[in-house]
Amino acid sequence: MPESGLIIKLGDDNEIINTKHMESSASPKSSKTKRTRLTFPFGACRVCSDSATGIHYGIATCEGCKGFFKRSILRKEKYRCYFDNSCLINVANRNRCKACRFRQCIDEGMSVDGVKMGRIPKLVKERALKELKEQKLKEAAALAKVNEVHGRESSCSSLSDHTLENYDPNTMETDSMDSHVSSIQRDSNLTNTYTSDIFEKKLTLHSPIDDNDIEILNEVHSSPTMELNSSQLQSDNAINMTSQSTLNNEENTQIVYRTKYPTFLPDDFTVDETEGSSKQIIGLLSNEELQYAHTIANKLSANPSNLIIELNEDEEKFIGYLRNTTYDVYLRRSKRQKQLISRMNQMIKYNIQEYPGDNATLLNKPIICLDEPSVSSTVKSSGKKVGYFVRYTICVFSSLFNVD
Amino acid sequence: MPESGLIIKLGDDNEIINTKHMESSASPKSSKTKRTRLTFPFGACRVCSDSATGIHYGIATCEGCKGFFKRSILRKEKYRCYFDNSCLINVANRNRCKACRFRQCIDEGMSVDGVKMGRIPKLVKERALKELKEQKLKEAAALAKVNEVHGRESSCSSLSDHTLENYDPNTMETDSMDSHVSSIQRDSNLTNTYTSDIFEKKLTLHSPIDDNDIEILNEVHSSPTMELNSSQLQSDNAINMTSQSTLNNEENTQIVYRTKYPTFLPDDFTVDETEGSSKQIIGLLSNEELQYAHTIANKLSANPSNLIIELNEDEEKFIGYLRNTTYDVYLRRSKRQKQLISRMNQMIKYNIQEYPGDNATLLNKPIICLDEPSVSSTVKSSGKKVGYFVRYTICVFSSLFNVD
DNA sequence: AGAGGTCAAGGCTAGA
DNA sequence: TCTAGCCTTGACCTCT
Repeated sequence: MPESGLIIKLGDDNEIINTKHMESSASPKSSKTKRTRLTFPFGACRVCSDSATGIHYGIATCEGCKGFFKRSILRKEKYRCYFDNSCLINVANRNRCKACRFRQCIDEGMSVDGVKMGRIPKLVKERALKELKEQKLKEAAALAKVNEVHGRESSCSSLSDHTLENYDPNTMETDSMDSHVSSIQRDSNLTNTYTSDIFEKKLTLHSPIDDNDIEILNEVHSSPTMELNSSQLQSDNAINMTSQSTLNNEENTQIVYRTKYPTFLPDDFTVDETEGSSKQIIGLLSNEELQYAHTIANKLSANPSNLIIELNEDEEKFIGYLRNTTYDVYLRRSKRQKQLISRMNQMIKYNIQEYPGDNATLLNKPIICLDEPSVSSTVKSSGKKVGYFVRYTICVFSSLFNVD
Repeated sequence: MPESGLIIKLGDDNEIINTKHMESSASPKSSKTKRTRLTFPFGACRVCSDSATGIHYGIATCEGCKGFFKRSILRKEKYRCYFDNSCLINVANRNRCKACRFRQCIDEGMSVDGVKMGRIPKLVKERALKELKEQKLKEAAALAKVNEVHGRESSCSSLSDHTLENYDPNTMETDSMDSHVSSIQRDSNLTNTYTSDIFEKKLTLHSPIDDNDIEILNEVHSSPTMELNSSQLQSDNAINMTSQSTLNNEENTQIVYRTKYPTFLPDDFTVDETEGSSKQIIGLLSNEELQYAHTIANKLSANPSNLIIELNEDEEKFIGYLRNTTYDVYLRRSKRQKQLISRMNQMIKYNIQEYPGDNATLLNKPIICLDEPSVSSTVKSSGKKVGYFVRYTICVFSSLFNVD
């Protein structure tokens, strides 16, 4: 709480320096120095006598009263004074009685309709500034001598703040979105940051896959503890699960795939369909498929700057298979992305920041995938569409790395 | 603006419809009677479609966009789009995405050259500019020798620009990546640091620019099938492409560049750093480079299910080059994606669907790119992290298809 | 006429 | 929650 006594003096640059009287030095948090705007010296707030920062809603007020008035108007607040409607309003106690503060605002002539009172002509302003400066200097000097500062200690009996406030329940809660938002505003970037070592490994090695990795892969892949996301398991319809009967056996790669790959996820489902590019994932690979994946991946990583890769027939087949099975996933992803982007825009619009899913980690599997060519954007020339870009995304491989 | 209660309701498509209280519904924004200057009817603001008040920085804009542009330049603002760099900018939402608003400013041709740099007399200014230009050329030449493989130094001391400006930015480049990626294109929604130095360096030294390019540059929309944009000229860093052939016509290109791309944009200036996958774009390819791209693309598309592609040495080099220059872009994209995903989740959570940018079309350029391996997600087992997925994205090619 | 400047209104967000 | 300090916007202003 800022103490009432204020000495305003002008600095070199016509800068207004706001010096608090030492009385309040006791408070440790005085670090927060209220900085008076270095603009035109508007003098004291007509409402609370704090230093005014400008003409607000018609009169010179401080930021606090400006904000208070705005909020009051916006929310159509109705305050009630618990005394006799004559509380003194000053810097120190202005928050004790909203009713009187607001009344003071009105009394002093604050008005939302008040529009701007126009500008202060520069000349006038400069002259005023000059005069003011001199005057302030004098005053300051005088004050310094007297060294007497009184901050109109209010008689507004000291009471605990909140109990006194009038709360008008019929306002507010009109906007569910807003309430949501407010409940949310908090740290949103707790997402796992990638550890540098991973990056390093990746960088230095181009992630060649070694035995360790394979082991990890296999473990995750076949380990019973390996959990599938429940969402993954839930297929919402049982489309052609003809091979369901054979599901018990892990041998059948097709089945494994199907199990993991809910071709059946609803189109608009999602918790984690949102893992950006991981949307490309087409499913867990069987051991055999994994072998192909590894082989190809090794070939790729052996000489990353080289696209020439020799694949045998099986491998080619494998790629083809991936290509096919990926297609619908890809399509869904495209569609999904658009939806997500739409949502993002809304979120931005309403300033929703929290990301509930940040803490939720997905269970991804090592995969390889191929995307079909896709139209990525429209091309314009002189404002007219002239074409589309079609993009081919060729190949993606994911391998698993241990966490320290 | 929303002074009255905001009502959000869901439409058919779960679309959020923002309805203002009925009183104001009739007049979209009539509440504040903005007085259009009663001078020449300038029509609509080229940026936001508000009513223009004059020609500002080269084009007809409203006061808001004029001010916004000025502030952006003066403060060397870095903006980031939280969507896909294609936000529609209009009176109502122009403050929603600064990145896109600024991009729009640039796209429409607002020029920083028009921004007065403080109160430097014109003559002095011009002289300074000239000197600066020469100095940069020298520096660039010097750097070119030093920088064989990576021009990853952020140093690009862009001195000059700053000296001309009123206040000195102690900013400099704290982030080498940013400066490095300096590339470009606003049109392709790449992120971009508009670094004149880097740009020029690249332009004069590394980018194989031939007569064709210049022609295209001069007439931005000359080619129906593929249009180049001056912005695309910016490329990342030096790489020895075979035709490092000197540009005797460098004067020309620079002038072209200057016209389109205000030299005085601060070094670390960013229009937007976003755009999911298009961040993969690494810049406009020269004709020669484009040739490589085409060749490779053709090979790829000839038999999409086949990874075997024969590349000659140059093409391999080309791929390597892309790989290098893409890496930092990739990194940034990753980060960005994360943010976007966060937002997506929020939007999903609140079932927010609307996507303001849906109608916006992007202008992408033909590109090829390679991603470094990246950590794509965390893998958990029984609730504990057990590893990360590392993904290799091998190749992407965008080709341009005519519309109808 | 257009550049730059001014500053009230409103927004954002720590702190209390 | 609410407060209030600080920032951004843009209509208006002054200057060249």
